[in-house]
Amino acid sequence: MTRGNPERKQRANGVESRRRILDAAVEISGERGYEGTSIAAVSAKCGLPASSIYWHFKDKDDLIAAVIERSFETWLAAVELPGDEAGTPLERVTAMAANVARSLAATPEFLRLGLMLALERRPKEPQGRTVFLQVRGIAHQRTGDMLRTLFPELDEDAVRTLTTYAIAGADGLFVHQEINADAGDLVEMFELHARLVYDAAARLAARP
Amino acid sequence: MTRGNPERKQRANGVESRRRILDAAVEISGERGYEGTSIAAVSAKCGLPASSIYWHFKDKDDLIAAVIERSFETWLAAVELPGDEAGTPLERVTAMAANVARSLAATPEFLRLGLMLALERRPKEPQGRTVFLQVRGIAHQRTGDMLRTLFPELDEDAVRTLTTYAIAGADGLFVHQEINADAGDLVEMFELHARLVYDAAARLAARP
Amino acid sequence: MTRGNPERKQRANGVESRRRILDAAVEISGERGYEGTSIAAVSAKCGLPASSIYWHFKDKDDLIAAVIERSFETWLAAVELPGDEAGTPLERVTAMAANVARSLAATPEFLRLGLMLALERRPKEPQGRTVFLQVRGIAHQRTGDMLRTLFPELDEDAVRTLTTYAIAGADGLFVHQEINADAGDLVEMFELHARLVYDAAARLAARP
Amino acid sequence: MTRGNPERKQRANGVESRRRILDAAVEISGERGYEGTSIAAVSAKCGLPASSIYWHFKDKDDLIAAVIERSFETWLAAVELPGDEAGTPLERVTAMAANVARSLAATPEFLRLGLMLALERRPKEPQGRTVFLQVRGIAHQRTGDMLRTLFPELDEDAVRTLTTYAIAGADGLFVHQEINADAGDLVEMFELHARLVYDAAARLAARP
DNA sequence: TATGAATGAGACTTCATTCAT
DNA sequence: AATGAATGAAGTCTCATTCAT
Repeated sequence: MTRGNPERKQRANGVESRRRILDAAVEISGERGYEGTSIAAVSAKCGLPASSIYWHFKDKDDLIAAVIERSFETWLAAVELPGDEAGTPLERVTAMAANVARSLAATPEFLRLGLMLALERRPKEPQGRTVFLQVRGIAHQRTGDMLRTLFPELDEDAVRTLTTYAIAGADGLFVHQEINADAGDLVEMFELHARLVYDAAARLAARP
Repeated sequence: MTRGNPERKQRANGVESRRRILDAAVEISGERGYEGTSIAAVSAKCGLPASSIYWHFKDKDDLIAAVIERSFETWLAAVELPGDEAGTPLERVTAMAANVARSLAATPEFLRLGLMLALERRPKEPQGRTVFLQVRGIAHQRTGDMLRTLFPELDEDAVRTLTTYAIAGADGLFVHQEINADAGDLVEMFELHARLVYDAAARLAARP
Repeated sequence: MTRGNPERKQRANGVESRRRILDAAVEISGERGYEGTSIAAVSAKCGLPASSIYWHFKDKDDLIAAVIERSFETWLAAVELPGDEAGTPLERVTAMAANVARSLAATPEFLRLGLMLALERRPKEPQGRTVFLQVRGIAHQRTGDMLRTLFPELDEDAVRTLTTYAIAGADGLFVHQEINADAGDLVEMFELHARLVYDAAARLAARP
Repeated sequence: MTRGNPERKQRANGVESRRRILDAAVEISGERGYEGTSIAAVSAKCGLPASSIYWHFKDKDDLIAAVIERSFETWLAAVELPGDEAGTPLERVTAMAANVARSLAATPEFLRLGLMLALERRPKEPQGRTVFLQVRGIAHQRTGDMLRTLFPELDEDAVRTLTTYAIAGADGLFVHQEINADAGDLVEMFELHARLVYDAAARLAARP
């Protein structure tokens, strides 16, 4: 019988280790931000020695960037559950907003860390911040596309303004919920937000 | 004027030193957050040795709390410039929003640091976070009062929802401007926000 | 009416301040030893600023030396309560031992700090250590004198040995009581010790 | 022999490093006590950087506790050299006392540091103190056992008293020798002590 | 007779990272 | 695919002490 060492740790599995490290890092950096995330803390939480983290990631900056990337994917997977595509345009928009709200409540780490990175002004900008801003750019793009599809009459200036407003509102409502742990329903607030933006767009589209 | 010895130690002046320390700390912590603010950096920026900082503040936590307090006062002073009290209610509300936007653009450190503190989840909550949330509570209160004055028909639930939405929008727009250094006019966006909230309130007040 | 400042602090009184400082320093240094006694801690306990301590004492070393001196006097005052001089020689010796035991239990700071200082080997010997050893030399001397008086036949070698043994026993029993807060009666142990030393001396005196 | 690069970093050897750290720490803490032992001093004496000390020991408290443990073992090894088991009971007891005296003279660090720790009253009791008191409890136990074996007639009260007295005397004599570097023979004093305790026990055993 | 303010040195500890195995 | 051991730099904070008032 092959004995190996009796304490677990079966044949080393790189993918699994990487996952464990990221799991730990997502949790910690989502709570403490960039500087607050120490390699030692990640090591302690995932059970792998610090040097192993450096086998999987070039440095702390690289790790945080990977965290942003992976937590974005996790969050995206939560958002893009199909959702019913039926109903009036307003209903569809509202349903989508509710979907985003639910996903943010379920996996807040992505946006929490992202906003912390975004607010900081560090001499050497962390990769993770760049990644976050890119990813956020996609959300911007999609929101803009949706507005253009729903209200083709809107000029580009109006689209840009409304898009910015839409995303800013989402960020702000997210922050509110993070601050007031007991906050009312995030979903309801997102729905209200969607309605207000929709109305504003409709009005602007009717009368430039 | 008696200058005394040119190398340091001019007749000790606690108030002035405290101010220098806070000036440096506001700037640094507004850019780097709690963990990113090192006493050594503050010391370097204000010219006083680290040990002197500890004469004026019990510890780093105490310093950051003082930073929040003072930067709030600075910001408040910028907001509360009288502002024209004339015009329709909507005009007055819009003017106030513009005022807030201008003050946030002029002295963003308060809200930048405050939001970073608010987003973090540190095992031992920093005093500064508590202070920020208190101060923020005041803004909430005042916004609610304004809504109640303008639309006495609104029930408390509606007031609460609209207040939350109003402040969340402000936070979100602020974040947007912080992220896009080149962002369009913060004032315009705040005015738009004010209008949308006003309209929503008006509609809710008309038909519960 | 002379008002002065309303908060106490009547006309500064040097003697009283010095006493407060020493009171605090005796307590702290009796618990923490030389290095463990910080000027800041003494300042906090006595309520006077650190700089005031330096007005009364040249430096920390000087303060600790003064502590030893004063706590010795305090202790001596407790020991030298007359005590009944009647009875057999053994009874008188035993009574004196009991007296010492009682005083050590009542004001242990002197010997506690003294022993800590005595055990340390610091590059620059603290004044306080020197003072303690001197004072201790007196106890040695007196104990020797008492033995010589009681047993004139003892040669100097025997006196020296018995004296050393007597004092070492006292030190050891004191340490025992300090370690076992709940220890039995220190007085009883001192009486036993006195008896054993007395017997030993008697035997040695009878048969060199 | 492959020597590799002459500047540091020869194939890492944890056990050896740990030993070097402890060697340095035993020496320093045996001379200066808990507070007097600075990590920087240990680092300088053992040649490893301070941060390396923290690889091997959680913190200073942990290091001092390890010092007590290891110096106890060192001392025990010195005591337990067999020693001639022949002769009368008194001779055997005396021989053992001499053995203890010799080992204390040879490796005094254990008891020196231990007594310093024992005398201090620190708000948060150092682990090392706890360890010392435990280890000391063993000595107490063994001494008691020996008395019970030699004088089965002694009641438990008498055993307890004599044991305490025996150990207190040993502590006191040790302190005496530490204070008077030039002190006479520690061995002789321990032998005398052993004899006196033996006699006292014999007398108590004969007539309760 | 004090004391508010300051200060350089040094305390303990954690940091991100490296490297030989 | 890892990891035990190490390390210099930097972290927060306390130290004993000074000095102008």
